[in-house]
Parts: sequence; structure tokens; C-alpha cells
Amino acid sequence: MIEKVSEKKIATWARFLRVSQNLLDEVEMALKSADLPPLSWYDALLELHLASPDGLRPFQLQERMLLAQYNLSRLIDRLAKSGFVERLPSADDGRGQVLRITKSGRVMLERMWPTYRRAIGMHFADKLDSQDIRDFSRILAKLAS
Amino acid sequence: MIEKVSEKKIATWARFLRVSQNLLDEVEMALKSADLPPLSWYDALLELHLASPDGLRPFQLQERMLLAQYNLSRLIDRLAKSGFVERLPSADDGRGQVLRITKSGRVMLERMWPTYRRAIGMHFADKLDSQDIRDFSRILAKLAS
DNA sequence: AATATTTAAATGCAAGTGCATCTATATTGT
DNA sequence: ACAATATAGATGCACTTGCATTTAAATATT
Repeated sequence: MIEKVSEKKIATWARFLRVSQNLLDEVEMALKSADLPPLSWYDALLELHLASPDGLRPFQLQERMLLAQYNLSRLIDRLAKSGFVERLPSADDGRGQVLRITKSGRVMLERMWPTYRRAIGMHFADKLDSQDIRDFSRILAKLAS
Repeated sequence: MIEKVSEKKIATWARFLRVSQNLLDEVEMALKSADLPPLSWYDALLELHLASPDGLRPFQLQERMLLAQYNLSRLIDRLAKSGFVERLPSADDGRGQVLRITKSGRVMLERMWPTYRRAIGMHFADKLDSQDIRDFSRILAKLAS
């Protein structure tokens, strides 16, 4: 019996791996098909939007995004080069900077959202009823703790 | 009301993204800490093990792994270079090959499993009871369809 | 105050991924 | 049988990611 439960859990894990990879791929493909930047750009811009008008230090953004330090550093490079983010020297820490989303960053955020939202709907939201969402939410909370 | 449900779904989606990325990171880190190859190697070797003794064509492995063709091609390169997989010419298709796990591939599979299993347990299985697993399984099935 | 340690962020280099294309064989249509 | 098309797999090039290290400023230690 113990064996059996364990096997069921492992099968669920395997299914989870496949489904989550597939969902991610679908979303990235949807963005790419619409000539939009990848999901990580959306995530970063959204966090910076939510942190307006103060902005965020890179290390704060890093925590929120679960990204390695060097990966964030380069993501910021690209966002800044595209003009979606501005880097200001930090007033209270000479090592650091403060990141702020720009006007055109906001425009991109809004431009990405309809495509992103449609992908979430098609591949996720529309497939689940509200009971599923309640259950899923509970499960994710357990997994996050 | 409709608005509210939608927001709930989007919040659940966001949580799902974070949790799944985090789980993946934890598993990869566990493997790396034990000086073991990445999860994709395990997945490929497991599929080839399950397909023993006949082996698999690369395109079949590709379907099972949801991997881009060129990525699989290079993954096979690495696995072959490490001696975990052998490439045999395909009898019935001159373009193709047949992949088979080697003895040392099986050894690696078994060497990876305890670490992988422990990570699954710690970050996934041990956090969910059997009702959770039933619910999760149902939800994943819906998402996969 | 001077020195050692820690933290924020960037970067050189190696490895992995995405994209487009290429080669070779197989299949289809005529 | 022959030409056109499709499929299996590899590969050159650009871009991204991982790892280790570096630079500079902040904090802790004595």
C-alpha cells in the first residue's frame, strides 16, 4: 500500500513536469508568434510596474523573479537597451542602482498582455472550473511552503 | 463576479508559474550538488530504458520528451559522448538511427534516482496527502487535454 | 581608524538553446 | 522511372545561461 501511494505520487510528479513544460512552451510560442518579447520580460516589467513609482533594486527584483543574479543582470541589460527600463544610481547605496519602468516599458507591458492573457485562457483558465481552481490553489500553497 | 473568477484564475496561474519554476530549480540543484547530470539526461535515459531492448528513434524520443529537434540532437550527442547511449544505424530507414541505452547508461540512471527521488519527496510528494494527489492528478489531466 | 568580511552588480568564458538551413533518404504524384 | 515534396537528423551562427571571478562599496571586527 505504501508502495502504491508513492508510485501514484511519482506518476503525478511526472505528469506535472510534462504539463508545466508544455504550458510554458505554449505561452512562449504565443508571444513569439505575435512578435513579442519572452515571458521573462513581462514578469520583470510587471514587477517594476507594481513597484512604481519608487522602482526596485536589482536584488529585489531578483528575489521576486527567482532568477540567478547574473541572469537578472543581463535581463536588465536587454530591457534597458530596449528602453523599457531605466537604471538610476541608488541614493543610499553607492554599489547599487534603482530600476524603474519607463513609459515605453508600460506600453510594451500593455501590448503583451492581450496575447499573454489569451494564452493563459486557452491553455489554463478555460480548462479549469472554479472548484479546480480552489483545489489547485490549495495544492500550490502547500507546495510553496 | 465574472471579473473576480478571472482574477482568481490569473492569480493561480501566477502562483503555478512560480511554484513550478521553483520545483524545477530545486531538483536541478539537488542533482548538481550530487555531481550528477541534469534532469533532461535522466528523462532521456529513462525513456530509452523503458524502450529496451528495441531502443527508440530520435524522433520518437523527441515526442516523448517535448524537446525541439535540434535540442534533442545535441542532447543525444552529449549522452553518446558520455557513453550512456549508443547510436545504431536504422535497419528500415537509411536516414535514421536507433538509440539504445548502454550498460553504463543504466548505471547512471540508477545512480541518479536516489537523489532525484529524494528531491521529489522533499519538495513535492511529502507536502501532499492522497486527496491532494487525486485532485492534482485530475487537474493535470484536464490541463493536458 | 585600519583591516577583513560581506554584499551589489557586472563580466569573461564555456556550455546550452533557438533559428535557419543543409544533407541525405524516403515518399508521393505523374 | 522521374521529378517534386516530405521527413530524419545534423550543424553554423547568434543569443542566452551557468559558473567563476572581479570591482566597488558597505558592514563588521579588532
